[in-house]
Amino acid sequence: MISSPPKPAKPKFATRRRLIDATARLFAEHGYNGLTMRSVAHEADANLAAANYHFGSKDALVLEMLSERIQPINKRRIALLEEAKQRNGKLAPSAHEIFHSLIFPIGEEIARSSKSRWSLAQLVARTFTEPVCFIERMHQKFFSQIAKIYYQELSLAFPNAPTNEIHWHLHLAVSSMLGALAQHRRLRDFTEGVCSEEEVGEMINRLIRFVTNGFIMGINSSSAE
Amino acid sequence: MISSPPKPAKPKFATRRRLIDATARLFAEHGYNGLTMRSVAHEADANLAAANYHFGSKDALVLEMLSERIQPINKRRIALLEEAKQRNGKLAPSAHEIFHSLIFPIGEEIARSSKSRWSLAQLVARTFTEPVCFIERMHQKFFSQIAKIYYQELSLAFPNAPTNEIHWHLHLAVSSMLGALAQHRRLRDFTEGVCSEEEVGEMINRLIRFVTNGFIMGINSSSAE
DNA sequence: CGTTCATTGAAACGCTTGTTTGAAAAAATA
DNA sequence: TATTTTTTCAAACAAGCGTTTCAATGAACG
Repeated sequence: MISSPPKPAKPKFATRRRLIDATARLFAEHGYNGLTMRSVAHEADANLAAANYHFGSKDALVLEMLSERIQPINKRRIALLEEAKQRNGKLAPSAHEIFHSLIFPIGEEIARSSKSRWSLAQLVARTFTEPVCFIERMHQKFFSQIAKIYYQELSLAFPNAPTNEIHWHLHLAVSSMLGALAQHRRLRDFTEGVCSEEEVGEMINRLIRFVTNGFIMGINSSSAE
Repeated sequence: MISSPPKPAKPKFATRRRLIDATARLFAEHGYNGLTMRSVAHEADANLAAANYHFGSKDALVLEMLSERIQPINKRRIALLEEAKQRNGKLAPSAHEIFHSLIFPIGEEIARSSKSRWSLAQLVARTFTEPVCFIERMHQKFFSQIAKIYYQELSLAFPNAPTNEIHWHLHLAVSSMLGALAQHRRLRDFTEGVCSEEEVGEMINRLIRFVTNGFIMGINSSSAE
């Protein structure tokens, strides 16, 4: 034997990390109920008991994964929003700048995660559509604060618009964003091959413009009455 | 004993019907994987074996339910579209009329199903986000034809717009519609009670205007270049 | 080297899942 | 009423689930 030959598939990353990454992929593809501890263990090249050893339970594993994926996006959102505010001096950011700060960070993360590119888009969208109740709780924890911030920012940008109209249109804009993220993988089929889903930036930019237009036109026609 | 007293909870409808309705409610609330044959049987006041007897399998039961719920909506869509075309004579229907015919029938069905009002909205949206592959197949069967028709209609309404732009914006509009349907039950929480989800018509009308505005503005700015 | 601690591994634990069975009941048909 | 067909029912089936157990293994340290 020559000096302990390297094991054929020696894991480069810690088991914990591989488990989280495997969980992210499988959750995005199959949802919470479709994700099994056995499939996670297999995908991560780990033992079945490893996930319970490192995280305690399936719920805790998924929560840890979601927290790790979502928190950076939210931080980036706030950063971009602050950037826009400082760039404009005392002027409130425009609707386009506001929705850019909301949606663009998702595109950045999608582009960063080179492996199975659109997995993250599905993952983000799935956190909103999963029927499992503990995910709803986590979801509220992560997003209710963000929602409040964006409502306030839009109120400053449209000082003449009625309160409930801003709420309604922000709700529609966020829903559209999530729907588009969830449906994006169907773009090619839906358009019979005319449009392809390869370019992350193009899709994100189109989405930003779409919800910005829907928001502005809706708000303007409501405050014109 | 006095002339056979009526059984306390004597089923008024056939078991088959009760099973389908129970399936619809539970599928909307818990998704495909969260729906169990036992929960269906319990909700429908039927025996566990009844569903397999009447439908053969869980998959067949869910497919039957989806077909029954979705087909009427699609027929109504085509009817409304034809109505708009005849009303306009030789002129192509406007974007608003087109998206009205696409979205309004959902509102009609939601209003019709008085019990658990928003269940149908969730159900429609869930057929698009469920990760189970056989649902995707059914989905394609039901919607690819409709998608083609709407693409053609929008091409007539915007003859100067590039092909791929119409595809892109129709995709965004449909995605927004689905996202809004899926997220609607969160409206109250999301807006901290400012907006409530009681009025079906208001939500549907807002949604139609939102996607119409997003579509028109996006198409116009793309063909202006 | 010997000891301690963290991690892995294979097997098993209850439990729930979709589905099947065969007899009982009900309904339909003659 | 007698016979056939359809429908219900309780019980069981194998398979898959999350989780636990405990011995084997690895790494870290004195």
